[in-house]
Amino acid sequence: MSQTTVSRALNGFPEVSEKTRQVVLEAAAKHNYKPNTRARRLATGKSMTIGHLVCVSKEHEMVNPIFADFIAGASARYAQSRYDLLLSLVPDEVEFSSYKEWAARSAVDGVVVHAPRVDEQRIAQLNDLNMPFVVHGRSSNTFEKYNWVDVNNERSFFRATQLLIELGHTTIGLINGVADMDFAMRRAQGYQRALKENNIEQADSYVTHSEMTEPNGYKNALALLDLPDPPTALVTSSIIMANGIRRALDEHELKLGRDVSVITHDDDLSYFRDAAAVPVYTATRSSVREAGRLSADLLLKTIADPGRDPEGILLDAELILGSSTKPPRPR
Amino acid sequence: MSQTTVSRALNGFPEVSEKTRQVVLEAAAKHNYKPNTRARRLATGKSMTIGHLVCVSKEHEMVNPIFADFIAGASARYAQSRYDLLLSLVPDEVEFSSYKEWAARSAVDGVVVHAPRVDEQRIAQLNDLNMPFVVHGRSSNTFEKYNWVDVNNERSFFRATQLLIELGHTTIGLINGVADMDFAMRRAQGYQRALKENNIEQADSYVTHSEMTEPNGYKNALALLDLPDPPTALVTSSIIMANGIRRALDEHELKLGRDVSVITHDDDLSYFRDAAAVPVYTATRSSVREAGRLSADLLLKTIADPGRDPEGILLDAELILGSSTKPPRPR
DNA sequence: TCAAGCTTTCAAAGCGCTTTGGAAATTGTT
DNA sequence: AACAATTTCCAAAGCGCTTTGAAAGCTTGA
Repeated sequence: MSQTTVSRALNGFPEVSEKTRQVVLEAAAKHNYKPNTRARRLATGKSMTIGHLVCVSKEHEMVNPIFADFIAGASARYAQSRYDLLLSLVPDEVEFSSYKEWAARSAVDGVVVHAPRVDEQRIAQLNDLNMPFVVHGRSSNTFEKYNWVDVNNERSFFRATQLLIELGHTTIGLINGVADMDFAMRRAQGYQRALKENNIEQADSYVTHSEMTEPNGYKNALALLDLPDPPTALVTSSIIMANGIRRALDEHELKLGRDVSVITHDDDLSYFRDAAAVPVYTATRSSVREAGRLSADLLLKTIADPGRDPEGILLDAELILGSSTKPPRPR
Repeated sequence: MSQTTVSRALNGFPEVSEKTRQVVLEAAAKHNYKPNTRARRLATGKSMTIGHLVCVSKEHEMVNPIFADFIAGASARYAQSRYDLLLSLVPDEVEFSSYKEWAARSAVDGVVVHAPRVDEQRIAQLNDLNMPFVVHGRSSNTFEKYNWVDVNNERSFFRATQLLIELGHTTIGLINGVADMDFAMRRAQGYQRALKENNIEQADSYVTHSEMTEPNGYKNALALLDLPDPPTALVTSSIIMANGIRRALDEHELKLGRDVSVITHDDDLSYFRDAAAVPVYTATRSSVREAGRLSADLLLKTIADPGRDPEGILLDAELILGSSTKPPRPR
């Protein structure tokens, strides 16, 4: 039997009879034969690989903990279409040159952009390279067309803040992510809009920006609690920071919910899943794993049909009521 | 100029004069030329790729949160040697068939085995496949030779438990990972040995095994605190569970350290780095990122020299004194 | 000046697949 | 039975590199 026939039988071409195909498949199964990836990729001119470039902040060597769950979602989708996932964790300053290298040596068929900034250079650069990509998040200051999957950050933080105001809180802190991250900016906007619409004026000192680690949640919460007029409620961008906040409250002998209300964004991380009947935290919740799945899907569609118009998928975070929000205590 | 010369110039062969090499390098830089990965891999017969298979527990869709930091360490090392990292997150039941598939289609030059169990089939299977690999951790019930990088789990949990006993604790709980994980078993052994050497007898109910999530830390701590003779100290395998434990203490109006002492294993995760002058938790600390670096290093060495004898690298976790351990309160 | 001995360059043969274009086998039609 | 139409198969070319083996260019010594 010729190489051609085998190749066609395995790749599901119609030119081969069903009988022959069965024979081939059986023989392949018997000898555990799988076409050599390297040869196949050279012959087809496709890499069958999606690149994920995750940046490790130089300063704190921090790896964004949501990326594991995001990738878990994406990986499942890639597997379905027999794509491989190429992962690289790099210091942020070499981010773009890594994309360029991947493109030059044609190592990937498409890439996912993680953690876009308000001013995101990579979007225009990838468009220039003509590399299919999808952004997890958006970038406000760009006029480029691009694929993205994002949650409605502005609206969900508006709602969260609004909820606190309706409960009677008038001094509300925001413990946010790094300021030049697009998601952080949008969340801050939603928070500010709620304050404004309710005619609440607050000094800038009620807002902190930092990497979303537990120690930073703790530190920033302490800073806010030490203000002359401490907030009675906090909104935060990460359940990991929320844990730090709880530690700070603890140290001040304050009880979560009763003394200080907290609403957190909840990415539904697998190791922090707040699944109790009454969740610990009132939260704006949106599964980052689902976002991974959707991003992968969108990217594979774009690769399959390069003429496709870029698409944006906006997920709406649910506002989940938990036990961390109560009306403020009378003074 | 011929293809041969260019190839040799770029790959640093001595057969090409320094002058020619410079010309080639400049031209390559100018046109941003990089040899096509696919063609190169076919020609050389190497994949220049390391596979990481991370299993997602079917039951809870849990992704082990330490893997992000581990991979950050490994990725840096791969980049140095121009290797790519192929990542796949799969349900545990297909774990081995994924390795087999990678081998059959020669997609990778080596793999890293994450989260080995006490009875780990994959080690023998990979040896049979003749696939270079390194295990992050060890497997107690195997006589195979293999490369591994592990921390001294037994000893560090022995020391942790011993410390609590020396402080005066006599009722000590263990909130551990899933029982068939090798690391969990070794830690339990260290804990048991300390109890035994100090003639402390305790019912099995003082030990819990579960996936290391925050909610599980909370739940298991509650269960132990509700025992007729509740423990005055806890040892736990994960800083994420420690957060759940703190929440449980909080709910019982118990103060960490003062009322209940806690020692946790601390993988030095980037988003939970307990870097205060006096750390929050007394901990057995060992950087999982460093383990990633060392694993990558060992694997690349093995690939470069296939005749190499398998090696084991045993890291010693430091016992870091924090503020979560105090003598028990007099009743 | 010429042969011997190096250094530098190159043409051609793979690597293990997919794909093309055409030949052989089978089926259907008259 | 003969031919056309269709189905099934195959030989050969090519994917873009690396590597081999040999040729060309350059030095050196007699």
